[in-house]
Amino acid sequence: MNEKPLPDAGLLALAGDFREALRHSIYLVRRLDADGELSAAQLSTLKMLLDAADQGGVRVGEIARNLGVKVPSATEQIIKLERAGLVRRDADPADSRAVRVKLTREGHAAVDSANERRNAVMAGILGSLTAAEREALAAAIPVIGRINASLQP
Amino acid sequence: MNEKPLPDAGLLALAGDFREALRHSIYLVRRLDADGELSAAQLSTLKMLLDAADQGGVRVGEIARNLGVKVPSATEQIIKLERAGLVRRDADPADSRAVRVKLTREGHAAVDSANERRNAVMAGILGSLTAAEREALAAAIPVIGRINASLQP
DNA sequence: ATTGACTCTTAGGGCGCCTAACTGTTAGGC
DNA sequence: GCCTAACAGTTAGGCGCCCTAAGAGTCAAT
Repeated sequence: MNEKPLPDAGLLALAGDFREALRHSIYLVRRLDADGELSAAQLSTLKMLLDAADQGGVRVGEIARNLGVKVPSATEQIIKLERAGLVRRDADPADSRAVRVKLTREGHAAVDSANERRNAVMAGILGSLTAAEREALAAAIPVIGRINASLQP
Repeated sequence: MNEKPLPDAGLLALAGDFREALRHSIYLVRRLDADGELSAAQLSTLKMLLDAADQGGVRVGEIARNLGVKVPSATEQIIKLERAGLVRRDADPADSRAVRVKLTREGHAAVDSANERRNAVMAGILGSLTAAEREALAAAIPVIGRINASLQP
């Protein structure tokens, strides 16, 4: 009759429910990304660069780690974004192996507008929730954030 | 000073936070799917068939609608699963255009074991949450479910 | 019997991810 | 001052999942 050594039944059930919710959320995310403006991967990359915009550029390895992908995948996205004029790649003055990736003015504008549009769509969907439901969702978001943050390695 | 006509600032902020949480959750899902046993798409398909297991097979169009993909994409997954011996495709006795897809015994076992394994991993992650956090998460899951259900069209 | 709607499959293409192999740079040991 | 190991990023090749367009076969209503 132990309750801690193994994940107990309640925790497993919660895990299953949460997985199921995430699984279905894929379709929601796909719908949001279907506006054609920018792919999900590209928007994620730009968003990451925006968050680090005051640091004189982000290195490719850093971007990859942050996005949870391997370095070649990050390179691929960055090259596409560069061709689209949304980011710039500069040599790192202190280490010529490294590359510093920055948003261009156009990239900045693109991520802002894409985010606004997607947020508006999402807000429309959330608008049909009751106040109590919105509160429950708001309360859970930081928890999901903690879960996500806990598996950075 | 209106509060309802347009999505108000709070709703937009919630939308942005929720989108951000979902965006990061992609990496979590990827981690869970990295056990190599079954891809996310295949497990989703099997899970859907499991949920409808007592209905004498599910039609391809139904599967596609349920998974939020187009019919040819569903066909592709089903063919792969059939080759792996996890599902069977039978002609529909009432309509020879249609196909009835069913889990095989092996498919049933595969979805069970894949789900158990992923749930255990997820439970391990959730185990580091406090009781209050788990409650907040549990309270939000049905809300997320409602959101997902609301865009079935 | 024909036509139009339907169910599914085939064909072909795009995107994002991966591993392996390569180029170039840095830094440590001697 | 070299040489080597470690490192940063790119290139090459391949895979999985998705899409649209076009085809084959079937059903149903005229």
